[in-house]
Formats: sequence, structure tokens, C-alpha cells
Amino acid sequence: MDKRFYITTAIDYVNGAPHLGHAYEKVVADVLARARRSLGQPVFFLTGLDEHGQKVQQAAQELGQSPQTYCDGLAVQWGEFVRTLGLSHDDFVRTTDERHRKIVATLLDRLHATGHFYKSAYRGFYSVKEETFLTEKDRNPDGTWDPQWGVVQELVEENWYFRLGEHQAWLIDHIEKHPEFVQPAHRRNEVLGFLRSQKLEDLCISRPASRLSWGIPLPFDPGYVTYVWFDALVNYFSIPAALGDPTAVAALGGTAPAGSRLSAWPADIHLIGKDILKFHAVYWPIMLHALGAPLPKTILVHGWWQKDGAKLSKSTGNVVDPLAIIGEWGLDAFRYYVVRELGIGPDGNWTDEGFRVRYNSELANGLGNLLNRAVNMLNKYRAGVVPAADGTLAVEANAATEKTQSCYLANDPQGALIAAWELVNRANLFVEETKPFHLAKDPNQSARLDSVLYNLVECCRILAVLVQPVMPATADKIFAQLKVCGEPSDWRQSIWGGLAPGHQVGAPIPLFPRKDLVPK
RNA sequence: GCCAGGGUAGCUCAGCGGUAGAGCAGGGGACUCAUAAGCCCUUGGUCGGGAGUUCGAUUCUCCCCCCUGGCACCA
Repeated sequence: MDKRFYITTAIDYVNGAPHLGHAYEKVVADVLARARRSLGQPVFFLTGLDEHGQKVQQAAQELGQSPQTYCDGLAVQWGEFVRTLGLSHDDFVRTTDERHRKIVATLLDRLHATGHFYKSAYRGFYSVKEETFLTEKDRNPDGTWDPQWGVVQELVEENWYFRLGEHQAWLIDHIEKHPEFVQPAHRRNEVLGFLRSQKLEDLCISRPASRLSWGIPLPFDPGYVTYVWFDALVNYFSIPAALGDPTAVAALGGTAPAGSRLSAWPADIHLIGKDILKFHAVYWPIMLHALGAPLPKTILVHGWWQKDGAKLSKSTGNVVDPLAIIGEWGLDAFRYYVVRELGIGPDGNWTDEGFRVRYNSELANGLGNLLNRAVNMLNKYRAGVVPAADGTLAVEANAATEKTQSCYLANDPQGALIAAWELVNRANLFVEETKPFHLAKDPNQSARLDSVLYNLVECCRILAVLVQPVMPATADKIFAQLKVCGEPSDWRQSIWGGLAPGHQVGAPIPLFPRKDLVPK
């Protein structure tokens, strides 16, 4: 059983509607997953929902529903969202899944048994109204509390803590020795800077069940539920474990069932937003280390989107609705834009104008028009029949293919698109250089015309393979239009010469119809 | 405040000792297979400000200004 390439997204907290940030992370993960599959690697791609916690419990209460009913409803909505994005995930985790809850309990038990937890009292100021402890930051300069907190009282509460401090040294060492552990590099520097400059404080991992019931009970102390990180982060591990992954099962002290279906752990990529870097680069590896499980290979950190240079915000109405964009422009155009516009790392800026420009110049006029003119000329001059094979552009096509491939493998899907477009531009230029429409008027140039047409259509066929991880439906459309067999989701199809002479292609249909200056 | 990274053409950015480059946007042209697409040519910049090192600085040093990110519970 081959170890699969295991990639995850953060699981989304179900306290609102999905937005551009969620869509971006999922699309990028999907692109990397599809690219690996295309290149012949077995993949396990996991995404899902974080459903426990105070806010969910409260929201359900306000609607007069049980938390589970409330979550089930949201899970339907998020499931549709994921389907709309065309994700190719292999599993979908909900932290309320029994399979997840069981593994979390087992994991907590083991760490408790090996002395990683202790119980301690915490004294602090508690807002009864908001059901939360307040910090000094919440306090007014004059020492009073804002009316929004209602009655504030000093309270002593016992909770369970996870010993983090003893793990600081080896974690620094591990990150220093594994430059790929946190990417991009400046995020790695942030983590190292943080770890070197401050002492890790122990992590509170519980809440009294009287205060928060909607969670996973601590198996060794039923008066408490586990709080956030030992629930949410563990999803990456619990699902492989539940599916019988031998490494994960062994770390929990069990043995994998014979003929287990999955070998995935350790994860190859945890794709996350920059806001949750610390938890993934500090808490999570320490949790796994304490358990004796191998650490994930890479925490891949993406930035945030802005719209028109300002922060996305529901309250100011500065939002991008992915579903509306997809409805208007199509899924592949959306996927293309977010991947092409924003590399993994920096923050990005969504502008409707930028979207339109990329759609028109790169998709419609670039790739779409190339296919259209190539197929059209083959139909017009050769009745749609592929002429004898020719390799005039083979070297350049292979170079673009290799470059695209190495970008995908380097977790750089933006670079992959840039590399693929080198071939789009080369092929469009090739038409101008060779002027097939002139050759067609001169019977003596017939062989020359054959070779030009072969090169053009073959480039289109290869491009379908190169863009497939980002735009799977478009790739299928190109193959369908060329009526070629095989799957564009198989990288081996990108080898030059796949088009068979004598093969009959279909009629030209625009891939990305132009939408000029649609009034908003 | 502390730490890190930046401020280069309208926009996004590359260059990092020898008086500046790309893509897009803007302008012009020849063509016509094509979604009036593609191709060719082209207008734009005292390279944040100041001082210094140097024969010479966008590129090195120092100071200042501004921006972004991080400094533990939001994709």
C-alpha cells in the first residue's frame, strides 16, 4: 500500500456563510491535489468543518434547535459550497462525526496517561453575560469594564493544561533543520522568532461542561469538554486513523486492521491561512510529538484577500461572493483568477476590473482564442482531419510542460499557470509567424500548412493537460472539442505527438465567451 | 514599542555598483484563421526623502518619512 500524498485545508468554523477566503484555500488545495494525481501520485485530500464550541452552541440555542440539528443544517450548506467549487476531496470531516470524537478521546487518554496534562486553577475576571473570561486588554484604562460585558466578577475555575514548555527546544531545532516545515520562508522566520524570544506558556485545553457543553468530553474527567485545539487540529489525524492508517493507528497504541484502506499519515501539506499559523506550527507538532506520531512535512501558509485595497468585511459590505462570481463567469474562470492572481504567501487584492481583464486577455483572447482559431483552421483547410505529425514546437512545448510540472510540485500553482501561458503565447505567435491562412491559398505550400496545423492543435491538446489541475472542466472541453481519447487529468498525455494523424476533430466552440464591459 | 519585509512607469512587480526592465492598461500600425481576438511598434519613471562611501549608486552605509506583516485563540 503506497503512502498517499496527504493534503488538508483548515476546517471551517460554521458560524457564517462561506466567503472568498474559504473558497481560495479550498481551490488551491484542490489544484495541488489534482496536480499530484495527474502526475501519478495517489492522493488523500481532506477538508471539512469545525462544529463544536460556544458560538455554535449559542447560535443553535437562539434558533431553538439542538446544536447537532443546527450543525447538520450548516453542513448541508457547506457541502453545497464545496460541490460548487468542484473539489476533488477524498473525505469530508465534521468534528461532530463519531469517528472523529472517538479518536480525539483516545488521543486525550493517551496523553493524560503519559503525564502531559495537569489540572490547575485559573483566577480571572468573568463576564456572565458573554460567558467568557476577560483579559487586561478588555479592561478600560481606568480599570472599569465596558457595559457590553454586563456583570463582571472575579472567579476561580479549574481546568486542564497541556505542558508545552518542555517542547520548545526540540521544536526550534526541528524547524531549523527542516526549512520546508513552514512555507513560505518569512512565515518560518516568524515562528522561529516567536519561539526564540518567548517562553511557551502551557495551553489550556478544557472548559467546564457546565459552561460549554457542546464539545468532546475529556475521557478522564467527564466534568469537562476539550477546547478547540485538541478537537479541531486533530481532524487531520483522526480521519486517517479512523480509516485504518497504520502509522496513525500505531501512534494511538493500536494495530491497523488487516487490509486497511489508507496509508496517509504523516500529512504532506497542511494548507492554512496566516491567522492560524501558530497553532499549526507550534501547538500541533508538539501535540503529535507528545503522542509519538510523525510530524507533518509542510505547513503551507497563504495570505488573505482584500477587495479594492480594503479588508473584506461583512459590516461594510466589502465582500466578494464566490457563488455569485461562479454563477456569472463560470467555475473555471473563478478558479483561474484566484490561482493566477495570488501566489501562496502574500495578501492579494480582488478587483472586479482585474478579474475582467484576466478573463478577457488571458482566458478568452489567450487560451480560448488559440483553441478556437486552431480548430477552426483545421476544419476549414483540412476538413477537421489531423495531418501528419510534426515537431516544430515540440521542444518549446516540452519546456513549458516541464516548467509547469515543477511549479505544481513546488506548491506554486500560480507559477504553473504562468509557465503554461508561455505555451499559449508561443502558439499564438506561431500563427503570425507561419500565416497558415496564406499557406492555404497556395497549393505548393500544402505540406507546410499541414505541419503548422498539426503543431497548433497539438499545443492545444497539451495545454488541456497543463491547465487541468486548475480548470478541470475546461480541460475536458478541450479534449472533447478535439475529440481525442484519454484523460487530460493524466500528465502523461502532455507528451508531444499524442495527436494521431487522420484523427477527426470536432467543431470550434468558444471556451470563454467574451463579456465586454458588462455594466455592474 | 519591539521584530521582519517593503517603498522602481497608471496598475502588479523584476533588477540590486556602471546613468533603468517585464506584463497589463494607454497610443500607433500592418494583417485577417479567430471570441473586433492575435501580431508588430510605441508614450510613460529626477528608482520614498536627505547625507555619506565611490571615478560612478536605484543598487553599499547612516538618518528620516511612509506602508505591510508578526508580537498566542477570526480563511
